[in-house]
Amino acid sequence: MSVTSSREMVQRLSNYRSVLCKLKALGFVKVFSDNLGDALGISSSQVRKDFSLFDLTGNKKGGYQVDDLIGKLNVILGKNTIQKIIVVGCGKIGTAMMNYNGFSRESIKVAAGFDTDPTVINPRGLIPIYDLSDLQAFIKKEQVKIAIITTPESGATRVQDLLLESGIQGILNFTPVKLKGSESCVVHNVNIEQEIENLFYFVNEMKDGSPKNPNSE
Amino acid sequence: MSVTSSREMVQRLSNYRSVLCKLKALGFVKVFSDNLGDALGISSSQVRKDFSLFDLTGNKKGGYQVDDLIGKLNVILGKNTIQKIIVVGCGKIGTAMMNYNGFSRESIKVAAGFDTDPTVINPRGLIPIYDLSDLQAFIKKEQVKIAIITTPESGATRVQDLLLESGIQGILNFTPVKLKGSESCVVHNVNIEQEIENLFYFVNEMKDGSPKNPNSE
DNA sequence: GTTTTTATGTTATCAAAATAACATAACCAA
DNA sequence: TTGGTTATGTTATTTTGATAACATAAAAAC
Repeated sequence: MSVTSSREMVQRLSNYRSVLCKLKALGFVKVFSDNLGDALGISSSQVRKDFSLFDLTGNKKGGYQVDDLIGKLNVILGKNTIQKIIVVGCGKIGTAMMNYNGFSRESIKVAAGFDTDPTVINPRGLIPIYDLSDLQAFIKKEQVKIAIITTPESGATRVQDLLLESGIQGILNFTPVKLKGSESCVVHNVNIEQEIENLFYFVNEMKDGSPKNPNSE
Repeated sequence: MSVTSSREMVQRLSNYRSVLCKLKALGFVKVFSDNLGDALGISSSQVRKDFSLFDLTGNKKGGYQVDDLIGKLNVILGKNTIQKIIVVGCGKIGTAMMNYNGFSRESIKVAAGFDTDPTVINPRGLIPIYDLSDLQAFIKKEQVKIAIITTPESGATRVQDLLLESGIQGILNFTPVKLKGSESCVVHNVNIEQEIENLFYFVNEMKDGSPKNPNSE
């Protein structure tokens, strides 16, 4: 069961699930590794290999049962329980995260926001916003495991320290500071400036004549 | 000159530049591949290999000149000119992107926003917001190359079609729809729900006893 | 009931990316 | 000037991940 899985692998699992849900909505009952490979732009071997690693079995001729796959993927990805998160830093991006519509459908719930600015603090809001000094107590009381950091750059490392002390196990970091993960905490850095920079590089490279296309994720 | 460079490679180039700028601020004049490797959590061989591919040369003993490296990386990454972008979809996340402070420092400028909702359209704003019907004319007139998509899920593919028709060459997509790149247009998908899902997977995996840590980007 | 077809599950092969190893040139010390 | 040291730049090795190949079992056809 305990599979050593890379980031890319888990992303593929998410993608499989996403495609399967769409197929289910279309009335599909079974699906073949060929179909899924085409949908994700990968080989059917890869699909079968991924599935076999996670004991997602099919039928020697009839392919895979859509419903069955979705169910098993839900368990693997933890989608059968509400995934509670907090947002630290309630500026523009932080607020957008707190009110992001896409979360509810994926059973992700923002339990609270945190900030240092007294004017944005509002413990009685639909999603309460507390002072940063309440962060650690909240995490421990509510047993929060995942946090989004959307503070200004200057606050990022301090907030990470606070989060690690309180036992947070996963961080999604939207600040341009590259935070390092550890044994006890996984970190995903989303650096928006860098994404743009990266795109400009490839655009300029195209212009130079060598339209070498990178994988789009 | 025409190097076939992967996404990861360009990200490393960005990271080198970022660290080098910080070192420069600290007064560093020269730097060794060892230092940079440590800072990015990679081997020094990797650093030297990356540099050699882009003709970033050092001195057989004295390491690399910080100023020189930054200058050359700026050219490679196109940071010596203003990088003009547009934002399509001016909801919460889109608005946050338009007003994102981090862009100016990286010489990225949001030229305009676009939306279908008449109540948010404001062609006289500091950053003008136009109706979606003006999108294609604007791109052609202003020769915009890069766009950020922050529409609701339902609008994503339609907007992509519009963008491709007008000759956009790079897209940063924040909708949960996985957009596909092409020969003429590079796409980077940032799927927030999926990032959270991914983190929960690793957190749950840790709990199961195998704290296999993935690379944090 | 036998044969043929087809898609899985696994093994083998291939490709790419990262690390390690090393030969070389610059610097320093005596 | 000579010998030792050190960090680069390139080549070799290793590791990792993806694809391809194939043997197997189930369904369909006859």
